[in-house]
Amino acid sequence: MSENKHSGNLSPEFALLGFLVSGQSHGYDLHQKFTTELGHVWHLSQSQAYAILKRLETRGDISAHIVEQEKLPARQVLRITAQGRKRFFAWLELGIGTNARSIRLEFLTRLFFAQLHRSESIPQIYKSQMDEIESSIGKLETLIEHLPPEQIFNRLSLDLRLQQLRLIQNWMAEIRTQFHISRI
Amino acid sequence: MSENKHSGNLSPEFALLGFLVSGQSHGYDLHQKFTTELGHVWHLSQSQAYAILKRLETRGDISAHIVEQEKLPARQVLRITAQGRKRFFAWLELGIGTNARSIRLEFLTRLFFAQLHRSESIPQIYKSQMDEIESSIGKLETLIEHLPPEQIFNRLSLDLRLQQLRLIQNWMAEIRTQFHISRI
DNA sequence: CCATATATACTCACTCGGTGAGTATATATG
DNA sequence: CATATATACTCACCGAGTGAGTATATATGG
Repeated sequence: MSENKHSGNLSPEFALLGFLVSGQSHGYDLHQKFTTELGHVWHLSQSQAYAILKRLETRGDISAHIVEQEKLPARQVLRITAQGRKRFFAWLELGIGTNARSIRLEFLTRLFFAQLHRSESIPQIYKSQMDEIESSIGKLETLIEHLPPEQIFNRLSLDLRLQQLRLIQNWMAEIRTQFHISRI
Repeated sequence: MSENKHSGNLSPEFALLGFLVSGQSHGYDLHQKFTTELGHVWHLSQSQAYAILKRLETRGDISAHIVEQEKLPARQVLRITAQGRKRFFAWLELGIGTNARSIRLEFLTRLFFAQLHRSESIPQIYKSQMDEIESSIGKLETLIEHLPPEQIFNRLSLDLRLQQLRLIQNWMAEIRTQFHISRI
């Protein structure tokens, strides 16, 4: 009905996990990587990055061990666990957002990591996202149809969301050609 | 740079305040009104509504007093204070979001309450929103221009945002004709 | 006529999102 | 020699959001 829902698939979390798939790292470095590679896709403050990493650790998706350094402050070196790896690849192929914003954010992030770690599954990821968008469009259309005509503001909101989804469809079609994704 | 920022102008708060401008009410009723009138613009759970109202009270934007009822549980009847009224009308004319989502949400909400409480200021509200969008488009365009070409994912994200802003421009032009808003 | 659903009215405990400032040290720059 | 910048992380705080619980009254259906 709305967008303010928690999806449970917030992906700055998975993005951090995704960087750790490439090998061990630490908070500062992960935040740097994130910002340069995806800084215009998501925003992630440093303290928020550390907060997410702490959560991932308590959940058992990553493990930490302290490495003392001669001169600079000690690092907490982080490694992804088997469980974390499993969760990450599950998200990569299943995690789908429903609204305009999360499609842009999550889809791009998934595409980024798919290219890095599993380029063979790009067509699959692309297709399931596209299917999801089409089904959302369908749902919105019927919702709008059945909306009482006096609800002008609700209607305006839904209208714009519908138009945004169609825009995203075209934007994704563009991506298909850019990434040479074959139809499946 | 990103959208995840706190704007400080979160408007479910101001929407609740806006309903109280019409006269005193209580949590349950406000949530009902909100849901039927703006339920497809924003989503607001009942508990969240109460949480916001509590905050508004501690801030001094509304005042509460308990009214016992014969049979049903007691109500906390809420009234907007002079300060709250001031804050609300300031938001109505100044509160402007910068990204696609907040434009849709906040602009529609402002339009809704402007129609209810201050229809004469609609052209002003419309114009400042439109100006804001145009300036955002300008900023995005230069950002994209100066983005190093290897940053494909950042570029894709910014491209989509730009297209979304242009879409919103058209959607707003539609609204102008629907609401007979004169150019100023 | 009794069970169940729905409406009224609100509370609580919890997790997550997000910021801003602070701490401490090392190296580079003018 | 002072200052800025990079490294590396912590902390306190507030706001967003949910889900379930509490308590009572009326309407509805078999």
